[in-house]
Amino acid sequence: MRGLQMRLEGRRLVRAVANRPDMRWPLPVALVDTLVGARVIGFRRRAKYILMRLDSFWSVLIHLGMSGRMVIGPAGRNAVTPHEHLELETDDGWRVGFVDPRRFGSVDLVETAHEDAHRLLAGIGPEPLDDAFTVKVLEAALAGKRTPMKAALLDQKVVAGLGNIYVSESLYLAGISPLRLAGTVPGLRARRLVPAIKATLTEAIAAGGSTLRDYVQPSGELGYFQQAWKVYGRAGEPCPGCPGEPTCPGVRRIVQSGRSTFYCPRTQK
DNA sequence: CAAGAATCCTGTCAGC
DNA sequence: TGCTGACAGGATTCTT
Repeated sequence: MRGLQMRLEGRRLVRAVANRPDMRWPLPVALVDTLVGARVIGFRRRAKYILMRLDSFWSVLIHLGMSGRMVIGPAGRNAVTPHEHLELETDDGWRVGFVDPRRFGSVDLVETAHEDAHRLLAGIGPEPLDDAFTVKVLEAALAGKRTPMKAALLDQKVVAGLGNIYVSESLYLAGISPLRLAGTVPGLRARRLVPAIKATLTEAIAAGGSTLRDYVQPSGELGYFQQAWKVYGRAGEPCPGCPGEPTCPGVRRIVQSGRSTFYCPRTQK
């Protein structure tokens, strides 16, 4: 969102082209007409959605799905991939493309005054970096739940914006087993989990932000935060919390509701 | 009602 | 080199 913001905020859109309407949900018929001629007046993020506000009382709601990315470059160049489903061009000569090979992403229009009433945003849980996301709030959301913690944190109604990677990372940092039933977490563990989630996301955003600051590479390489992963994708490696610990079994990979989970069986209970 | 499975789609990578 | 199958950062919808 910040990458888009610095290129688009304050600019007028002089061109918009929808190359493929069949995303996760069909692009709204009025999308191109709404975009062309509009000025971008601001950005907001909610959960994993980007909201781009126009001066016409409309906001553009963007979700990147699993494979989506925004590419930014000088205007006049052709699409860099056949998967650039939406193209925008600014009045100061920049071009922004929405690239999404798997097309799990989506773009929709919503009235700015009623953004949070959009069906995709209604019912989503608290923003993890808000002060309103407290131990008390998390405990209330987990109370009585019989799902494993992995599934509970992936549930956007419990807390907004955690994906598969950050769930593993947050649980590792908090010393909580991904297998533990959510209803048993309130108490000591919830008190550790809230700061663990905040720290994980803050660090990831800082790492991502550092490459977005000079973005432009249309390759869209994201390589940044991977360096900082403690357990995700590290099956078999000794986990960072157990240096020299002879009983450390190393990071283990399991599958929970069809998704990979990585954790340390020794430190996460 | 809640929880797990199936589903959408394409690219990449390991193994043969 | 080329083929096949497994798997991938998400989230809704269907089934149990």
